Amino acid sequence: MDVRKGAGAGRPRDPGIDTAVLTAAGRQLDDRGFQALSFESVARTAHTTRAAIYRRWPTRTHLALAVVAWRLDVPPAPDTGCTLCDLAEGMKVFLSAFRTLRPDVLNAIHVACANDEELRAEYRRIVDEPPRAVVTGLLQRAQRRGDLREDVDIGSLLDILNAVIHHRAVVGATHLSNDEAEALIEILMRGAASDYERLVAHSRTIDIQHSLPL
Amino acid sequence: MDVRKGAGAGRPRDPGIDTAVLTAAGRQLDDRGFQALSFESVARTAHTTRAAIYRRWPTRTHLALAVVAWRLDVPPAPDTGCTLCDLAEGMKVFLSAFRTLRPDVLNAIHVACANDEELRAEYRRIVDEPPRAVVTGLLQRAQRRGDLREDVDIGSLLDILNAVIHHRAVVGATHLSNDEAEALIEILMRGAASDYERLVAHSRTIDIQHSLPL
Amino acid sequence: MDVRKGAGAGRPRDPGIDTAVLTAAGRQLDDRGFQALSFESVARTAHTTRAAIYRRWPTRTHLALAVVAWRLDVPPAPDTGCTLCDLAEGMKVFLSAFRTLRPDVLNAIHVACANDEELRAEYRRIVDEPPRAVVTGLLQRAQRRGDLREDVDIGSLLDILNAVIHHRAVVGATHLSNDEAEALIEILMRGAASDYERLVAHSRTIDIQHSLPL
Amino acid sequence: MDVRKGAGAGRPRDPGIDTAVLTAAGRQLDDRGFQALSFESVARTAHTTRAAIYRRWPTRTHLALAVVAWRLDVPPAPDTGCTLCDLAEGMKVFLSAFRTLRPDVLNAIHVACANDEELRAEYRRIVDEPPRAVVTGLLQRAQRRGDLREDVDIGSLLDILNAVIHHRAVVGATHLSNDEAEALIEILMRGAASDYERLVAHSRTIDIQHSLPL
DNA sequence: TGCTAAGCGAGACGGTACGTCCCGTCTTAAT
DNA sequence: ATTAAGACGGGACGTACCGTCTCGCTTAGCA
Repeated sequence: MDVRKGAGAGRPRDPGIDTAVLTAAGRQLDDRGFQALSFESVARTAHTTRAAIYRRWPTRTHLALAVVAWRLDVPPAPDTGCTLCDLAEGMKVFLSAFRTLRPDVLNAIHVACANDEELRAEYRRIVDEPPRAVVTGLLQRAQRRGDLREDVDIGSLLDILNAVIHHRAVVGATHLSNDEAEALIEILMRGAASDYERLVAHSRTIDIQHSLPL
Repeated sequence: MDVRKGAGAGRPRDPGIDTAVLTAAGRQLDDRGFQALSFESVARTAHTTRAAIYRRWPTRTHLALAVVAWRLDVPPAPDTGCTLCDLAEGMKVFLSAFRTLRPDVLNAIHVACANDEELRAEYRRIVDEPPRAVVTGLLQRAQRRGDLREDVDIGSLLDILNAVIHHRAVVGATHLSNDEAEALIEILMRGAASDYERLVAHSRTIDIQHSLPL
Repeated sequence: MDVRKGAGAGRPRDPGIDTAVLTAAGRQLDDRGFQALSFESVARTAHTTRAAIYRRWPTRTHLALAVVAWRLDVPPAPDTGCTLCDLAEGMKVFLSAFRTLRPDVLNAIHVACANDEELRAEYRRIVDEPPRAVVTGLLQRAQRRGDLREDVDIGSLLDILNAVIHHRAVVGATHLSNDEAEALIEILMRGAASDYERLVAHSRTIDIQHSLPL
Repeated sequence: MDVRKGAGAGRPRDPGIDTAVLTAAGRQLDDRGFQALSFESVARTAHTTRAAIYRRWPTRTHLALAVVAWRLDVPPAPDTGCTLCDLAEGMKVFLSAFRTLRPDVLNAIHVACANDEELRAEYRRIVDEPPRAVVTGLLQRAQRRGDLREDVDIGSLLDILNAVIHHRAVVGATHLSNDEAEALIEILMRGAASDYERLVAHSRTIDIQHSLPL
């Protein structure tokens, strides 16, 4: 994102400006959304100048993505030995990652990426991939354990999970609640599990021991 | 959308302006997306003035929604007697409705509705509800026929369908293909059908007779 | 001013509108000056429509002049037998006429008349002539009495009086005070009287009897 | 007028814009008067933008005053040794200064200053003071020479001169002619000179030598 | 130590669009 | 024919940002 060339000669960039700008931009995204994010006002509240920001990020979309990248921090995949529990826990990864940002902001950034393939890839790398990777590993493990049918396409399942979370956030203007996440998992697992009832039973025993709240 | 008060008195609005503006705005949405939609340029290309547009739609979001409402035309629900075929056909309703618009445009409009409850409701009324109503009827019929399990929550199923279509359009920058739609239906029906295999078998016999292409 | 054609046929004009408009326009001239006088706001505060005003006065300059004509009411010339007293009293005619209006308003109206000979004549007829006529008679009488030199051009004197009043009002943003008016009369009469000292002496005797406050 | 703050930092203003704008504004004042002076059209004909003009002059009144200041150039006071000749020559200063501008424009500017004390002071500084200073010196010299009576208030005389010039320009929609100026001087000097006839006689001898045309 | 290349703040530049206000004209239905 | 109501095309307002530029000053690393 940060467009730094052959550093070495010349005065080095003031790193304080980087953080000041990202902080100010983040605040502004939180307060008034992406459409209200302007170089002008960010420069003003970060006590710097537009030029200093342009030197680092060429468009406000790049800047906003930098803010997202700066904030998101996806924890590693859980492994409780219980497929349903793992899934529920994995969903938390998605949800908590998204909950650090206003739902509409992510969406707006994405829209802004619409006409720039490179930017869209950046978005996927930063926003989509990390939580997806976590759940992918989790489902593959489940399939190896025999909890998922052999012919289930994990990619499709992930698409659905991802989609529902995004859509709910955006259309409902609120993130998916834990109950809704559970309902979603049930629907999908009924179709994808080799023996759904067994999974539920197993999940109960684990629940008692670990009491994993979604 | 169109903010008409105590009609009757005063010079009536020129309906030619309505269509000229909607046409121009539509063109601009198609060509350069929502973010490039400006009252200024719409007025210019529709050969009218900003004021005449403001009189009808107070913000460009309202205008864009009016364009969407003007374009979308959802056909009635099919009833072939075959649940899978009906579903596939119903998906077409969703898909064709969305395919008349750039995927990112819908999303951008939605983002713009984020901070306005009334506008968001309008969006739902125009964009979400019509195709949703079609598929709702369709799934209820299937449930009455005994093709869907009694305990399946139709609302949840619809949420998923809706979400996947929207998300794919937006994140993938492309609308859901027919194959993907079929894969999605399979996953969901495996979990929701009382006897999925029977549905598939029945679908085959119908397919031969009616050759319903998705 | 009022542009009434061949009245007789059709619905008659509502005279209430005339007064309502003149009142509203007058208020607006008093409060915010000529430049802020708009058909729009006058129509609004007079609870009528622009068209009804246009029917009566074609431009806001005509309207403003109508307000002035409606207000100004010049009293007849005094005749005390004392030239200086008469003059002082005559000045009151000028001053009181102007004091019913904001100084800048008259000036602004005049500017607005600059490019319209007919309108300028109207202005002269309404604003300049009445007080001028009063003082003209007064000076002619003085000249007949032998108080003014035979070779004094009364027109020039009037020009000067008129000018000083106008200019002071406009440049000083305040109307001429009575003391200043007296000083002005002194300067002019010193040059124009056949025997200034005698006039002053005469004025003193009259003053005692009539105590004419300026 | 020109609102330049802590000069030194930042990109310096393009002085070409200053002159282009003043030229364009001057042209517009000459052609269509003050009321037709708009930032929009000035920007257009000066091939620049409204913002660049706003940066220099906050209102069109300031702009118009800047045009006046840019144009007026008052020559120093004459000293011929003949009071009447000096006065006549001094009047030329007033007159030529005002003749570079449409009479109604000055007036309109003044009206626009009506509600702004600071602006009105600016107007006085630019328009009134310079010629006034010239004639003040001239009359003081005459008084020292004994040509003017000791008890004559020079300020009052100046007020009158100033007023008549302004008023005639504005009300008559034309500047004072030379003959009228002479008549005015005569009236005032008759009242103010210690010996008017002597001044006239002296003036004749000078006239022959220098032939000062008014 | 002094050169040079960049960073930096300040702020002007030509632009585009905003949302508002008023203009003077018109169309309609009601009086 | 006038009225209230209100739409019409048009023009200008003053503001906000855009992305670029020109300055003079600061801050390094390299010679």
